[in-house]
Amino acid sequence: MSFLDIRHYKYLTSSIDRNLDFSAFMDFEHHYQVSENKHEYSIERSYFSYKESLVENTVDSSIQSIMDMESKLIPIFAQMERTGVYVDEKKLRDIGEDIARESKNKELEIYDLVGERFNINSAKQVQVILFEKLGIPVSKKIKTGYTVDNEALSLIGQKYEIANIILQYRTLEKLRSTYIDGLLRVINPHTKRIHTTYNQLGASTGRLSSESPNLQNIPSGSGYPARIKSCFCPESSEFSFLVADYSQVELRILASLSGDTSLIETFVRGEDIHTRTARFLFGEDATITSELRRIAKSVNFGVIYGITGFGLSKVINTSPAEATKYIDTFYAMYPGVRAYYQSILDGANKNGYVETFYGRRRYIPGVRDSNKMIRAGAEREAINMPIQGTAADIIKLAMLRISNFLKEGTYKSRMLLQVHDELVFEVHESEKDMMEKQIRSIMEGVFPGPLKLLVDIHTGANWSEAKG
DNA sequence: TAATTCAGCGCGTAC
DNA sequence: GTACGTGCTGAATTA
Repeated sequence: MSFLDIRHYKYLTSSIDRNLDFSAFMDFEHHYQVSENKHEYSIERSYFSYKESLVENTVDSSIQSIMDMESKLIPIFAQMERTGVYVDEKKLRDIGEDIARESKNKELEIYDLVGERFNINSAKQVQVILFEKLGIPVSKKIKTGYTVDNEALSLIGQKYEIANIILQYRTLEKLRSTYIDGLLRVINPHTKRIHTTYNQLGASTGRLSSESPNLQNIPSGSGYPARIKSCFCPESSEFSFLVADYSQVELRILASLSGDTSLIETFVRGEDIHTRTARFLFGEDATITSELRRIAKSVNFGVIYGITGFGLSKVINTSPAEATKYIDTFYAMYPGVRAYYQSILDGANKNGYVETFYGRRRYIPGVRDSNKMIRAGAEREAINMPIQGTAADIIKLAMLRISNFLKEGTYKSRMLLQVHDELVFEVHESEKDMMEKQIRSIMEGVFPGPLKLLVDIHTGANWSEAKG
């Protein structure tokens, strides 16, 4: 059985808007109105996709393997959606009550400090309270007045305690509304499991996206986030959770694709990459404190994301000039990366698209735009895609191979979730050790670059424990 | 006129 | 850089 989606062909070979469902796509691309009848609709969908696959000239042979992979992945994602993931509903409710209690206290504390009640969830009302009633100096202007976002409140919080409490309240409300109430709403009453929808065309880099609910942005960390993640668990005590994630996958891919000797050497020696960058930025003899390492880590990530000095300055809380200096130093210390990035931009200019190691393309029409701002934005998109997209290709290939492996053995263990560089499984106790070995071997074996990819695997009674 | 729906926006979570 | 979800707000639509 082979599965096809006509949109894959167009999205992988042109720059048309990815944000279209099948019906909108057919209207836009072929001026064809699909049937409202479900049965006819599915026939139309199959027919047009199959027809498209037969027209060889529409498909550049260089992206045939990506097309083939996406086709084979369709039933795998479908299976994962159908399987879903079990959630301990009672436990989640209990955590929700704890959060609600703490949140209520913060709320009352805020009213007390301000001397009146207002809706703290309303950015507009917070603006009025802080900047008009309390007369606190304003910062950045936005369409609706002055921003009260995290950055602004953190700054204000240095002088006015009220801002800190609003931040704490916001964090709690975010957890409660999105991750407690939001998840409780989507637990399937029949299966008691959460069944997300994976969007195979979700991101322009080739990444998956997940919606209804989005299981790819469940909070991580200690405290409430860990407690929330611990609600995701096997349904039966005969199973454990197994989490396998690629270690530093994007930086390792960057090392392989750029061939930068300094980056490769750092990884080969097993050195801490963020500390290494920190010494480049702050001097070989500097004592690398956790703060300096944190800055270096942000620089490393920023470079992968094609971030600007301005963007980086927000993350590490310095001036744009200082942040730009860090980025420049990074390129000076890893010259292979600079050359590699330049070759990406040259390719984008020449071809109008950039591509991953496996030939997945992203069209970048903006690189030839007359507007300088648009060109700069397009260049960041171009830089970002080959790294992030290659990582996406790698984990998709691994999923394909793991799925085939699981099918052949008629095992009880199942693949449940994908979170960009991480795969989550529920594994039967009798298969646990063997699964760990096989999954690692498959995942680490996908990418042939000069630098080996490493996979961390942990098991535990739930998602939180198995994160290691 | 009141209630409901919708779209845009600000914000925050993940990798 | 790439996503998605929630709540608020004001406008558009419906009853």
